[in-house]
Amino acid sequence: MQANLPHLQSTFTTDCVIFGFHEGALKVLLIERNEYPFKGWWALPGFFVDHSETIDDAVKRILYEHTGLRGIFMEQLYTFGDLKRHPQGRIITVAYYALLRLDDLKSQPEPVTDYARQAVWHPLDDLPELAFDHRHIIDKAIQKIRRKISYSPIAFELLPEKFTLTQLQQLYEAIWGRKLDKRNFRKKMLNYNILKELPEFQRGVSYRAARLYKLDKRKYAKVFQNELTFSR
Amino acid sequence: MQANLPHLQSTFTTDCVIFGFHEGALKVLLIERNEYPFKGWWALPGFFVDHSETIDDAVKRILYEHTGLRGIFMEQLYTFGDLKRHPQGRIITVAYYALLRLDDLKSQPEPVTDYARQAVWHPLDDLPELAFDHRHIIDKAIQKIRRKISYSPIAFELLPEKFTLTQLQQLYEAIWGRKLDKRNFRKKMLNYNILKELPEFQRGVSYRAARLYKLDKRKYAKVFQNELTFSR
DNA sequence: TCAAAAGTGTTACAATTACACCCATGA
DNA sequence: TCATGGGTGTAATTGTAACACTTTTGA
Repeated sequence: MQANLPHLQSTFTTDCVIFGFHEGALKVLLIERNEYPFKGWWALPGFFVDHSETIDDAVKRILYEHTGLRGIFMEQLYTFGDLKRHPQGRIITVAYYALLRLDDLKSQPEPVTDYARQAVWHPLDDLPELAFDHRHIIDKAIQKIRRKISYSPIAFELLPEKFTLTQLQQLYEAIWGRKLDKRNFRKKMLNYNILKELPEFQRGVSYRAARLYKLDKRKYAKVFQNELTFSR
Repeated sequence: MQANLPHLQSTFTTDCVIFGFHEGALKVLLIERNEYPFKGWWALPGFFVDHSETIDDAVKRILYEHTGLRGIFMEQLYTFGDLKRHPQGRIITVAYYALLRLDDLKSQPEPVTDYARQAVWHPLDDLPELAFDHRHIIDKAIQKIRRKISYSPIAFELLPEKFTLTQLQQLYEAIWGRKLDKRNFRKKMLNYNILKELPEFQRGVSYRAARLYKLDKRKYAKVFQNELTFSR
């Protein structure tokens, strides 16, 4: 079973749940492992943390290797240290989650690592069986963003710079897993005064084009301090 | 400087912010270190995590060693891995926080470890200078419970089994750092219907004795599911 | 002209805030 | 009898929830 083991540079790793949002659905970026253990299985992008880098830096590196992007929003999630989570012994993993604007990607992500055969976006509601305790990590990440989206404007990290109110609403609906009332949603969201109405509209749709908005960074900063509450 | 180093059983440790509540003020349990590095400094209780125990178990062990108690509420907080946080090289620490009923303690905690000379409760608003990045860890723990106390009934972990509404209110005030309106607080808290009014009153006070309440465990469980919101 | 989604207001109800006095107790 | 904290209600405001139709556009 265990040919070609990753050399144990350290006894802890980091794994990252990379969320994307496309066509009304939340996606997670998974890799197909090219190394034992769990060779051929789907897993979260992750790797051993080097002695000379911080955990944050390791995650940034992993994000770059899989998406080609820097400056992605990321945050630590939880540290998993069950004795049996890794077949090669007790390896602790510091899990992160990241939020990615899918439209920033020029193309399908091509991992530049040799431990991943391919990297593919999977819809959250249809995930394959995953290596290690990665399914559990993803569940924890969803819980986290479900809560966080109601008091902090992380939603905008998943949307293109210019977006419609419907896109924003669909994102909340996808994260919370239930429908919201259109009128109430718009009323409340616009009341926060953190959106800037643009003199632009959607293009290329075969129905009435929706107005585009973008985040007003100045007001956004204030809201981040005072914390906005968007629940129910 | 570095005589008598702790042997590096592993490259990661756990540290625990133990909160207590007494006479209207939040306290943190600190130890005076008896080992290098930072010998003689105040620090959070913590130690290296053994290869054969989970992180949770390590924290439980540390809690027991310092308080003599088991079954204390605890939860993972954050994992700190800065390259320079530990003078002996990059040692990652998985920080936890714990909430303790101070009245459960028979006496002053006496650490049964040899790396701590003494363990003393310090009021949160008057902490000494701390070893490592422990001040930073405590700040993060406070942020965490500030948020968490508004959607989950963790407050009761800090109070005796039977408590007065004023004690409960003072706890919220201590954690949030601001005064609350007595009538509004009581109205809201009693409306949740998670408290059981006891036919008992305070004793030994030189003013009108306040009624005692305790948590109604059955309703508590429901509230934990639906998540209560107590903000502002 | 049709299909599809955009956009828009009102009313009922619930929650939150602000606010001040009398009561019971032990010293 | 005094000092101390316990205990209580109402009104104004704000926020939330439920609900349906007209408009615009491209095909």
